[in-house]
Amino acid sequence: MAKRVKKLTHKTTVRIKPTVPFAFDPTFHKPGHFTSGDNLWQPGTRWQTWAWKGKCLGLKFENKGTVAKPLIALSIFAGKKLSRSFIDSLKKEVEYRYNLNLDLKEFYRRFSKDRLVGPAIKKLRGMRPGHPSSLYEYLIIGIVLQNASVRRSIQMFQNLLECYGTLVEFDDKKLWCFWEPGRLKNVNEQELRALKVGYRAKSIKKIDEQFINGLDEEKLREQDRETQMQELLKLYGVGPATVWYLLFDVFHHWDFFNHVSPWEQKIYSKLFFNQSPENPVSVKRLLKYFERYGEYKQLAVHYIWEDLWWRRKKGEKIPWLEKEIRT
DNA sequence: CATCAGGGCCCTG
DNA sequence: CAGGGCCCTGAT
Repeated sequence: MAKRVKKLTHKTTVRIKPTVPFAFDPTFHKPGHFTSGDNLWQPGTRWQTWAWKGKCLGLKFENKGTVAKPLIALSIFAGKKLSRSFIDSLKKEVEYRYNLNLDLKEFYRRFSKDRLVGPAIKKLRGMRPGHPSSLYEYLIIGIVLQNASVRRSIQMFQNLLECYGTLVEFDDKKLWCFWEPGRLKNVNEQELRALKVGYRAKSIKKIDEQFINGLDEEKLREQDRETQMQELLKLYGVGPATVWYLLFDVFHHWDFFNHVSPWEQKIYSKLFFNQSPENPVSVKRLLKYFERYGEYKQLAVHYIWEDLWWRRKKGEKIPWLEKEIRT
C-alpha cells in the first residue's frame, strides 16, 4: 500500500540520566520480542516511532554514557515545533515505559548468587524491563499474538500498521507510527478481516471502542494490580495470557506470575530443569519454582529469558532453541 | 491435494 | 469446568 511519508523535521534533544547501573542495549533491544516496522536498533542507538497526545513522533535514543555513569541523548523528531510542557511530559513517559528510574539494587543483592539468575545479572547488569507501547498499542499486539505463529503475528501487525498507521521519516529512517485509539471507529469488521487478522477483528474493534468510551491508561496505572487485572479481563478478546503480558510490560508488576504459554513452557523447561522441550515440565511446577524469586519473580525470569536470546543473537549455537522457533 | 497445529479466548452444555 | 470453534498460514 503506497502511503505518503510524513517528514518529521523539527528536532529537539533532551538528556536523560537513568539510575545506576544502566545497560543501554539490553534495555532498548529485546531480541526475544518480535520486531516490526515501528523501530530499529543497532548497538548504542534505538529509533522508535511514538504516537503521543495526537502527534506522530520519531524518537532516537543514543547511548552517551556507561553502565556506571549512564546518559541517554533522546532526540525527538516532530512535524511541528513542540512546546516545553509537551517535551517534559513525553520525557516522563519515556522514563516510565523503559523503567529508567528503576532501582535494581535489592534484586541484585538477593539474586546475584543464584545459579541461574546470577550469570544473567552479570551479563545484563543494568538492563531494565519495559516496553515502548502504550496500553492501547500493547492490546493490539496482544491480540495478534493470540493463537498464531510468530510469522503470522508479524504479518497481521504489519498489515494493521500499514493500513491505519502513518509512515514517518526522521533521521534518514522511514518507520511506521501507530495510529491513535479511536481510529477504528468507522472501520468495520470486514475491513479488518481483509488484513488477515481473522476472528481477531472483533476483538480489535471492541478494544478500540473501549478507548472511545473512556478507558484511560493513566487512571488504570494508579489502581492496584487486582483492579487492573479485573478491568483488563473485561475487554473482549483479553484473557489470562494477554493480561499476564500487560501486567508486566505495561503496568510493571514484577511479582506477578500466573501464566505460561505453551512455547514458553518448553523453553523454561529446558532452562530451569534441563528437560527436553518434547517432554516439558508442567506449568504448575514451573510456577512453583519461580516462587523462590519472590517479589522479583517476573524480573528474574525476564533476565534469564533475555540472556538466552542475547546469547543466540551473539552467535552462540543453541540447537534445541532453534527447533522451538517457528518463523 | 488434505489435514493440522499454532505465543488464546469466547461460548456452550 | 471441559471442549469445540474460530481465521489464516506454513509444515507435513
